[in-house]
Amino acid sequence: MKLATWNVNSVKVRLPQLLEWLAQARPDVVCLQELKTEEPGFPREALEAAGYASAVSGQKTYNGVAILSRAPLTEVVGGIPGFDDPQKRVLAATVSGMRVICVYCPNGQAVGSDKYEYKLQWFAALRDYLAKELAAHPRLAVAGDFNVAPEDRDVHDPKAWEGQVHVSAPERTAWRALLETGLKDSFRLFEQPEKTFSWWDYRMMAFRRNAGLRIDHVLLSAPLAEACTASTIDKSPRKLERPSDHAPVIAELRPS
DNA sequence: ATGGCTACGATCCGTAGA
Repeated sequence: MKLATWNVNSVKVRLPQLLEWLAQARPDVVCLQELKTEEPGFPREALEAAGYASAVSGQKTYNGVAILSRAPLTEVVGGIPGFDDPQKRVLAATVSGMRVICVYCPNGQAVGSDKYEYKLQWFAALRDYLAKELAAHPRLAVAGDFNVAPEDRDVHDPKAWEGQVHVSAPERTAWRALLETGLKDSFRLFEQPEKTFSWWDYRMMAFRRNAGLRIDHVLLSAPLAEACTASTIDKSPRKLERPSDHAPVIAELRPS
C-alpha cells in the first residue's frame, strides 16, 4: 500500500493537479496540508468520484488538513488533544488497522519571532501527543509538512540557510525529539539520490535550479518501518502548470 | 542586492508562506 503526504497550497486551486496525481500515483492514503478552505469548500464529491473517502479539518485562508483514503476512515480526531489551538493543523484517523496522523507544522517565519516561539511550543505538544499515540497504536504513521529540514543534506545551500528558520538548532532538536518517541524518517530508511527536496520557492526559478529543502516527511513506527519497502519524493506535479510549491512524499508499505 | 512568486481576502495592497 502507498501512503503519501502533499502540501497542496489551496485544495481549490490545486484540485485538477490533485486528481491527475491521484490517478497516476494511485496512493491508498494521502495526507493533505494547506487546504486554505473551510469544510464546505472542500471538494469532497470530486474526490469521492475518484475513489477516495475524506476526513477534513478546514480553515479559511490559512492551514487546513485532510486525510484521503480508498478504505474507510474511522476514529477521526482533530487537533492535538489538550493543546488549545484555533489553527487547523492536525488530523488523525484509523485506516486498515493503521493510525495515520496528518500534520501541518507551523512555519515559524523568523528565528526569535512570536511565530517561532509558537512553532517550538507546538512541536513540544506534538511530541507528547505522538508518544501517547504510539503507546495506543503500534502501527502509527505521521505524515505532513514539518517545516524542518532535518540535516544539512536536506538543504540545497546549507551555508546560505545557516541558522535560519527551518534549519535552526532548536527546530532540529524539536524534530529529533519526535524521532526519539520511536518514529523513523521513512525517507532515510533507504539510499537516496543527493539533493532530493520536497519544496522549492516559487521565486527565482528555484525549482529549475533545484534550490529546495526537504521539509515534508513520512514518519513510521517500528512495525511500519519494518514493512516499508520504499520512500520517494514525486517531483512530477511540481512540473505542471500552476503547481504547489511542495511535492508529494510517498512511503510504500507491505500489507500486514 | 534582503528582492524575486503565489493564494487569499480584502480592495486596486497587506499578510503569509518557507
